[in-house]
Amino acid sequence: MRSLPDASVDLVFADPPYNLQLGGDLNRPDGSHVDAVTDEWDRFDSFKAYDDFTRAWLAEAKRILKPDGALWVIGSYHNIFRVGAILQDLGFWILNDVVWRKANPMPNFKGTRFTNAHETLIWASQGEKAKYHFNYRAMKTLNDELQMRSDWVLPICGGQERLKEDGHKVHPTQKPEALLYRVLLATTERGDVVLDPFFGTGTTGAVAKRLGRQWIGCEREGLYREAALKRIEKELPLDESALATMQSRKSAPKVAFGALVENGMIQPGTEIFDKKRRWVATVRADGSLAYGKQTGSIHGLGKELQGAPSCNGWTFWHYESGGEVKPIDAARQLYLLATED
Amino acid sequence: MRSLPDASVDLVFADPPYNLQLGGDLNRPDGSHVDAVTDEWDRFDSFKAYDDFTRAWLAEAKRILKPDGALWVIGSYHNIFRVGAILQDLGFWILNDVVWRKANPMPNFKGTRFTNAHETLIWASQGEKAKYHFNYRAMKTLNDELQMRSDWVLPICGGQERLKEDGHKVHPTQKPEALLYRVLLATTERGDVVLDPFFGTGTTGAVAKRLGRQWIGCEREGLYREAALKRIEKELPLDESALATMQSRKSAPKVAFGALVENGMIQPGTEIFDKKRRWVATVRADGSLAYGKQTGSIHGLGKELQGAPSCNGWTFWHYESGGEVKPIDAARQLYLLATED
DNA sequence: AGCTTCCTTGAATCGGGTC
DNA sequence: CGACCCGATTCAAGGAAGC
Repeated sequence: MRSLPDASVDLVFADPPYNLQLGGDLNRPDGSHVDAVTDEWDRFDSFKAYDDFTRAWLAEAKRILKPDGALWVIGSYHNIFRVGAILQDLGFWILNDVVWRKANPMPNFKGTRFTNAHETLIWASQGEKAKYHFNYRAMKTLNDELQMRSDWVLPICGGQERLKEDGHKVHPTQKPEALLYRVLLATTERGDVVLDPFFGTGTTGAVAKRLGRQWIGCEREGLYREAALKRIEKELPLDESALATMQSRKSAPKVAFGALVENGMIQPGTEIFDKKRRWVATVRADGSLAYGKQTGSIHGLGKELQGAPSCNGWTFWHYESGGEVKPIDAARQLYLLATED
Repeated sequence: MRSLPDASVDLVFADPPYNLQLGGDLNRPDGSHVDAVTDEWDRFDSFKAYDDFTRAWLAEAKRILKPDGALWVIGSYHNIFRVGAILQDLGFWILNDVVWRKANPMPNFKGTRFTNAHETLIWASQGEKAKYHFNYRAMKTLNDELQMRSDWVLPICGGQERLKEDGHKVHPTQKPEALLYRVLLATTERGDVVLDPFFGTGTTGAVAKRLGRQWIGCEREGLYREAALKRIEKELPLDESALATMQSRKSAPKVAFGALVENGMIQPGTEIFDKKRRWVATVRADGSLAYGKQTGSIHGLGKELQGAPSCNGWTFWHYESGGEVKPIDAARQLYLLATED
């Protein structure tokens, strides 16, 4: 970070070590062993050592950020209060704290506390009077025409998305792409420079590339760096029309199509079409659709194209998945199953 | 607080001033005025002043709490990071941070940030090795037989519950009773003493009285004190049977497996086995088990055979009764029913 | 092929009493 | 303070295996 010039970066996203301070081993009720975060990089001798470390990287972040840049940090109760207090002391101005509510957290196996089911993000500007960027419309569209709230329900990173090597996870704390997707879509513009000082396996870089943002990553561990570069190499940027986000008010769909897009079930840029393929529309990053110069929600655009008094976009639009044509409602059903509380 | 003796209180619940630092007036899009927290008690000149104030009351709380007592604090992003860091510095040990997810938050009228839809609570014990109380079973029951998570969805305080005087709310930040209900049910026992150093209009006292807990409140403002006393006066304690909660096994009387054998519920010579019948062991007259040349207690032998770090013999071993296969724990339950006072 | 069942796993500060 | 023993304790998702 020290090598970067002053005021050169639009956004810093940081996922620093949490300083977990774990004790002995932990076993599940069935006797199996829990694979804990015991890496050297998460060990600090004291709160003071952790505070010094935190103050140092936050001060650098503040120097590198443009005057209208912003900072995101993610953490758990082990570290987030210290991080939050220090960034306030350094002059950052907190805009929101955001809670990532995990759809599928690890249970508390011993029944000793509440299930630790969330992590906390802090979003802060350079100072009380500083400007910052917030794509209000894109967030509202993504959230089914309701204001995006400060609590986000997202699954943890697993399945195909989780990087593995010989069947073992490459990084113990890989973050879900959907989280970064929302952060970058909410608080950066196309072409912005995003810095991640704890790059790990490069989730920030991968999502930045996909969304047409530039990225810089700092990572000490060579293994993580290699995995990150390989991963980002494979990532394809979305094209122009998919990246255009909604600018004007549209009718309110009943279910958030945007959630499917954010979640990756429907990729931005996907072409969806009516059953007879009379119209083929492109899905955009915020869940809106584009058909030539016409744009709108899945319902609104379907209605306009048909000249009908109304349209249920969920059954009108179809997509191809595994050589099969399905209504997008099928994706919603899958999503509902996956995220039901 | 200074007048209270050392180690005299079981739980502290604190809802301190949030140090909101609101700038000018806030108006809704329709021009109406938002009734914000601008009271004198919420004004602090600097972070330092707020930190000093926080350190002072937290240190008193630590002194007054019993060694196995616990602390709850609620706050927003304006103050919670400072409070959390300071309580860690004072030696409190964070057990969970809990997110109160508001079902009906105030929208962000200007569309400049995410809707501020949650507040954060911290639950902490007296120290890393300190004991604390957690009614795991009661929480699990309350949550439909799933572990209670660290994110709680509760409506804000309104309607009949909101205290009003001449149509104006008596206190600007009255907390919902459901929140205190869950806090007290989770971390106190009947008869425990609960202290609220920022009593306000007495939500803590009202719920404590209802749940059969004793309460102490500190409140500077006479108006709030009056409203609180009047409110708590009207509150009726729940009766004995309504207060009963699901108890954990820990608090049930212990039964030795030998007692079941002695009692004749499990005959010596009975063959018991794991669910998949990989191992079949014989019950001996003293309540120990034999498997070939290996012998041991229900727990010890189960542990050895599986090569597991530990084993609950009550659920691991099964027996046949009336053509049905049951865990031996079923016999213990019968025994407990038969020997109850 | 499609459905069911089983197994694995995830940023976790994860016992208590007696000798 | 350590050793030892008793015995309490898990949810959702994904992938593999079986039917």
